[in-house]
Amino acid sequence: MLADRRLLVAGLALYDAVMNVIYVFYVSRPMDKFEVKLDQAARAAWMSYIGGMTQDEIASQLGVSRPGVQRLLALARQEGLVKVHIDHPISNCMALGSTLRDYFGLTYCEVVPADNHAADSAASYLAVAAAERIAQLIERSEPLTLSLGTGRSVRAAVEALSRVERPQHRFVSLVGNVARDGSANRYDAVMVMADKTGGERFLLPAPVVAETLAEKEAMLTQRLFKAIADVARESEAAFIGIGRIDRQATLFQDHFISESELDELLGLKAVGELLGWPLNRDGEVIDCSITRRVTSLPLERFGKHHMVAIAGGHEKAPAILAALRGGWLKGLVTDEVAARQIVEAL
Amino acid sequence: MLADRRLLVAGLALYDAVMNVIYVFYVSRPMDKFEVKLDQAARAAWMSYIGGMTQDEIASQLGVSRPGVQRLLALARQEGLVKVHIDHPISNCMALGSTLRDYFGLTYCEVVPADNHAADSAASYLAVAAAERIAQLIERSEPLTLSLGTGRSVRAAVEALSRVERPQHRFVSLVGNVARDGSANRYDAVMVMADKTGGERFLLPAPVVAETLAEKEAMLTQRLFKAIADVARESEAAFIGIGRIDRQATLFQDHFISESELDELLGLKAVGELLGWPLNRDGEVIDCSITRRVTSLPLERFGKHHMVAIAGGHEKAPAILAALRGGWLKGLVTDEVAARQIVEAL
DNA sequence: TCATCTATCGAACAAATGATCGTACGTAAG
DNA sequence: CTTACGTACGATCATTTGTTCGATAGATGA
Repeated sequence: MLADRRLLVAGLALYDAVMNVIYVFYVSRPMDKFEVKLDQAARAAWMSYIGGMTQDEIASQLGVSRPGVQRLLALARQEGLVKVHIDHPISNCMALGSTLRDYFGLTYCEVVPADNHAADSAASYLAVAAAERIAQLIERSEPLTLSLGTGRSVRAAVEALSRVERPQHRFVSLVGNVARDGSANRYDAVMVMADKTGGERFLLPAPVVAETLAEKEAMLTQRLFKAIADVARESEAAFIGIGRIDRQATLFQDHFISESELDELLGLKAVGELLGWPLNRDGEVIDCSITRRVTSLPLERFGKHHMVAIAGGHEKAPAILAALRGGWLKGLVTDEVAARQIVEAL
Repeated sequence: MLADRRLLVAGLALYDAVMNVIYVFYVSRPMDKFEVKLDQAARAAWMSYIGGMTQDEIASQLGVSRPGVQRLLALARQEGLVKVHIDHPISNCMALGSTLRDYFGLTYCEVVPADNHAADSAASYLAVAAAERIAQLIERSEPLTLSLGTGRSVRAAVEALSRVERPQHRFVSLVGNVARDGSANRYDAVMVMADKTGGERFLLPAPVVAETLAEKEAMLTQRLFKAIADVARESEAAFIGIGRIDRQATLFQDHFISESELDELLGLKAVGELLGWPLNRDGEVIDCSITRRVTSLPLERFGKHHMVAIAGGHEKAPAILAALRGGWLKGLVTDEVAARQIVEAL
């Protein structure tokens, strides 16, 4: 034990002069070569990352060339000697976001931190985050055509936007804003948006789900309807909500579909809805009597568009997952709760 | 004179209260802006350090300019959001550390690598290492009482800590923070600590060394002083510096003792100082006219505490050795230079 | 309400980092 | 002993990062 220590101290004394005789070490104990390197690497990493020294300083300190330090640092990283941790709640969100982005091939995915205590504040985060994204688009002065879906999230996002004078932009709704009873939704997201920017507004004068097939046909052939659909087709990006399919579904609560229709969808294993198109858990549009009467633009149309969904919350997770699986989305703004649930389900 | 001091103490208490109010005010509302910034900073840091993105990519992602990202990253580092850990036992330091630990029966001893040329960067290593240790303690949510000494090392360690909301903790200074001339040290380590955590602060309203024995007696019997001393006694751990006794001694440089007093200590073979208590080379507290006027809590009191010293550097080695020999310490964070010198002196 | 002041932002520049390539040295086979 | 191969090193260049300075917008106070 004591001899051991003596040896160690002697070794330490030697260490400073070691640079030029390293190979002596490794001739006598070849296995130590890599060890010594790793040791050096750790030292270099320490100086660089914690000490904040430049590679030149480290080089002169360690007695190697600057590229040598470069290689040591690369080695240290490659060997996983350097552990970086971001000490902030956002860190989790970022990790979740990039997982989702990579897995589903999204252009971007933003995950906002969810407050477990106050569910409403989480919704507000979502809105602000989405609003920022939208703001980036409408900020520019060249004319822009933007599509908007329905739903509380989209509404909230649009409301979180600040006023900017952009009369050259056009905003078009992808979903009919007429309820069964014929009443129009005065405060559609498109309305708010156009009010805030002074841009043009295009509303789909139709119910989400027509009463009959014939009614739908009549809608689709209307000149006005076609004109608006054309505008929608020109839009560069679309911000839409994702709906659940259950008793609390917006589609049902707002009387766009009847109770029996809801039951029919549930029977067909619908878990979510995009612009009124019901999706099964794999994200495929369910073909049924209801689907055939949906007046929204077909999802396939949006392949080339930048379709961004805004949705969050525990209960929405299955619906979001379905939409992702279907590959309909290019972007997603969600919250930590939903993101975590989705990642765990993968 | 005495009245003067009273006034001062009262003033200090008031000052403290005011600072607390200001702090709370600052935290509750206008901090929102700062919070958002930190969020952004954390995002940027994540993308940069974990995501491996370039600053240009991050800039376009976050919608700010590249220099903006630069500032965010700087903020993240400054606020301690970015924790870098080198996951490799650097053999030298490990060896030195375990030697010291075994020899002096310490609970732990951490030796950070130091470079002989740039002494200031060594101080930074020390700070980070010590900060990690402190962080482990304050991390927990049960109320904690922590003592802090003075000195640059302790200050730096506390500053290297990241912000954590821990209003339930209490921080108390073991050394008076009033200089001879009556001026109070506004940025005591305890202050910084409390600012970072939102915890309670307890400052010893006294000079380290009283002018006269009578003055010391007056201090010790003050209600406020006794109250704070009681809190200190309840603390579970103490992080303190180790002072040298020579022309460069902090105690002398900061006018806590006069030149003649310094000479007296040198004549009595003092080599170091712990909380103001001078030690000879065997670590025994030197009994002299000065010692009798020291207002800090007696070292014997800390027998059961977890007393950890933070000190490094060539010149501090004799003082550290003395403190170790005296058996006052349970833990030590030092640097390679000092550790090697101590090991060689054994 | 206006003037001034300060904090913030982005353009441009300087420094540092990461990557590529040619060279030289050591090793092993012919 | 020579030659061919592989490895590691360091000069050089492109890219990325950090800093400085002037401009701008919002805040503050008269």
